[in-house]
Amino acid sequence: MDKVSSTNDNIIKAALKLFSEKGYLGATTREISREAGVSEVTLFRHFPAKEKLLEEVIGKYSFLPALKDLLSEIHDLSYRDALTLIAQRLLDFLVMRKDWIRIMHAEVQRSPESKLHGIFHGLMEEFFNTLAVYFRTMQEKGVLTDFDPTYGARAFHGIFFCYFNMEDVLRRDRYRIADRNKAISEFVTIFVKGTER
Amino acid sequence: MDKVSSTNDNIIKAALKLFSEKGYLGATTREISREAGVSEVTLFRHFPAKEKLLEEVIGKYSFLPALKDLLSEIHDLSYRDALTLIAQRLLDFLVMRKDWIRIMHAEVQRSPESKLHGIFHGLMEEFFNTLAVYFRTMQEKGVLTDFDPTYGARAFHGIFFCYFNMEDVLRRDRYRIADRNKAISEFVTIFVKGTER
Amino acid sequence: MDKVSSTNDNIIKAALKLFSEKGYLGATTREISREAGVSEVTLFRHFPAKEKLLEEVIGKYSFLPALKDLLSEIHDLSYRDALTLIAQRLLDFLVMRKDWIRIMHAEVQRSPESKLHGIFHGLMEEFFNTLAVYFRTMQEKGVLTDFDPTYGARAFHGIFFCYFNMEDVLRRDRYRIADRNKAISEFVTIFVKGTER
Amino acid sequence: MDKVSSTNDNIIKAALKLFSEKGYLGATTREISREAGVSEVTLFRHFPAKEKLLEEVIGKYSFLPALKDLLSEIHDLSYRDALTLIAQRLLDFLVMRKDWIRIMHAEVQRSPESKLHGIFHGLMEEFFNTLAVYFRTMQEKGVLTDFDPTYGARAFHGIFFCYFNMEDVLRRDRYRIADRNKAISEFVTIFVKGTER
DNA sequence: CATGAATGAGTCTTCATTCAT
DNA sequence: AATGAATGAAGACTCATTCAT
Repeated sequence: MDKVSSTNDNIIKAALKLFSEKGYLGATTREISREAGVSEVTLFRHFPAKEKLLEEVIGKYSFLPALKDLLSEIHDLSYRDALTLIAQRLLDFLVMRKDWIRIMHAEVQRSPESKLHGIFHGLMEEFFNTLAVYFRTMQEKGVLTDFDPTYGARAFHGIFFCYFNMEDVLRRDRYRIADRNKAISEFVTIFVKGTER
Repeated sequence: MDKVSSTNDNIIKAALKLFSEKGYLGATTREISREAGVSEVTLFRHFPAKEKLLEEVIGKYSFLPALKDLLSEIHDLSYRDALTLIAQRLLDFLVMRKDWIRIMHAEVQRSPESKLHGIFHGLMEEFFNTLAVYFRTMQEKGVLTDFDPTYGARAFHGIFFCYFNMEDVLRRDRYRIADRNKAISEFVTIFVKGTER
Repeated sequence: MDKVSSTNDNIIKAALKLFSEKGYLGATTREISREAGVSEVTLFRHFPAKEKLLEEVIGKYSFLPALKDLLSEIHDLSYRDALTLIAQRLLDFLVMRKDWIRIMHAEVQRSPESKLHGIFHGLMEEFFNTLAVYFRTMQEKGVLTDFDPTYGARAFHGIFFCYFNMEDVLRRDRYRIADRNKAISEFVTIFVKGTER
Repeated sequence: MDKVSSTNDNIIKAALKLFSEKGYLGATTREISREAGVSEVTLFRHFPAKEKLLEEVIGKYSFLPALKDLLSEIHDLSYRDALTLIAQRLLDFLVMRKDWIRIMHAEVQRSPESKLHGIFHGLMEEFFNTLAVYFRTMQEKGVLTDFDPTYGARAFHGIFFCYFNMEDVLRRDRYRIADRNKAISEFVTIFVKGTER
């Protein structure tokens, strides 16, 4: 990576971190530039305004590619194993993209008319649809009851997203893998039993 | 209500509204005072600093009382009806306290070391426990399987909280009662089937 | 004068001085506020932006009222005495409004699309017309040759304006009343002889 | 012309244009370098500071040589024809050096202690003297009355300079040759009649 | 108790200028 | 000689907060 794109990247990473820690308004361009190890002016040569930097940061990451891969992986698994894998990957993603997600949620609330809103809406919609397609397939195979697949997807997502969110917000450092497996197992058990024919 | 406490109240209400719309940093004391119909200085006579105003706003509302009442109401209902009622009340609360919730979530993220963190933690813990106690009772009655009641509570909460959150964030105005009953019914169906013996 | 309008006035006076000395861009809001003896923020509470302050400063002064008065004063004077009085008053005005004029000229050049352009254009047009009316009257009385009165007005103005401008720019402090009377006399002599029948 | 001096020239021309359009402070080195088609650093290699670039630009042009030539041309012309030619040449010069003149005037006002002041002073003084010499010669020939030749020169200059300035500032593009000849004729008529014996 | 006027500290942003290649 | 990248200093402007009435 050449110097330019490395500087660019450093700034985006610093912004990702600080936006997620302090919110868009709470993070100053001065802090961000220092965290990135460059001068404030350099930040502004790379991104013409703070707002554009936010857009860049948000545009940089998505979890849809990972999800597509996932669907091909679970074809041969049992329903329970499939859901377990999906849950694991979802939590992996949420943990990995923790900062990005925090920014997304905070800023979508703060300025509902912004571009972020559209991005966020699209992302969620696509996630729900993808999961719903899986549920419908399984219903057609006769494995599942005929609940509404979209609501199923939202319930599944809600359970894990709130779990992640709570752990992230409340325990922050004490996040442990053991807890996590227990949680996945408990949640999946309920969900499988609740949807299986 | 005398003039003093009415002014006080107006300020808190204005702050609640603006904090929830624009975040703590995004809402200026000037705006808040104007929304409350008083001068900026008056705001500062009532609350010595913006931070204190936030604390006051947050401390003002909780949903625990409503929950306690609820538990006595559902004794005689069937499991399904009980969950439906709980879900309805939870969503009612979330919608009614929408602003408060938004602030809580945003600010807990933004400043993890603040008092809000403790408040939020306690609130959630108590909510989960209360629900868990109900589940445990039902397990002891032999109605439910022996899932971990705390995780059950979290799953239940997660489903409805994320549903509310998504509706709130994405559709904002198009929030309709029909959708809501459909959602409650679908979610409860899955959850009941997933936890009943 | 109450405190508010005195502060307001101080700021305008300070701006007038500094804009005229250093130009619009050269004078900083910080300097202006210090010159006015107030904080920078106070300046911005009184004038929402530097640009508005400029407009206020420019809008504050004009020389048309003085000119109207003048025309009634010269009715009974000889042509030469009338021109001498007009020249004196014009120079008085130019000297008194020195700062204002400097700003006007500089800023009309710098941003031709601004409001100032219209103001300036109107002012000059009116000045020329008023003087032309006087010349036409005198032509009708048979006192003057039939030169184009508008061009006569512009010639008269040009002579004295450039004189003022040169003295102002080049000698600044050495401006003396003796020089001035000599100049007026010389210029008027040429102009009278050049236009009298 | 080699590459170096062409680059040098491009920069000076770009600076001339932008300084005259936006003033010294309003024109940024970035803009100037782009207008010149070189990088900003190149500009600074050629001129060690913005201030030096201004001096270079100003030093580049003068109208005295043209004036000297002129004086030899008018020997055989009538007084009226001579003044007409001088006026034409003066306006030609002013129009051609429009940018230069604008900068000169603006900057002499803005920073009275600078070198420009001296340059400007010298230039004007020499112009006035040259013209005054012509008037004195004509007085000695008995063609003109015995007005003070220096003031005559200033009156003549003032009339045409203000005419040019007003046209330049106010009509900018609508500058037409017909108007100009009318103006020259009117002004010269008055001036000739005003100074001829 | 309530307020209009005032402010120091800080915001984002732009400037002329230098460094490394 | 020429440049893309980088910067310290300074710009206009806004913030939460205090003073005098």
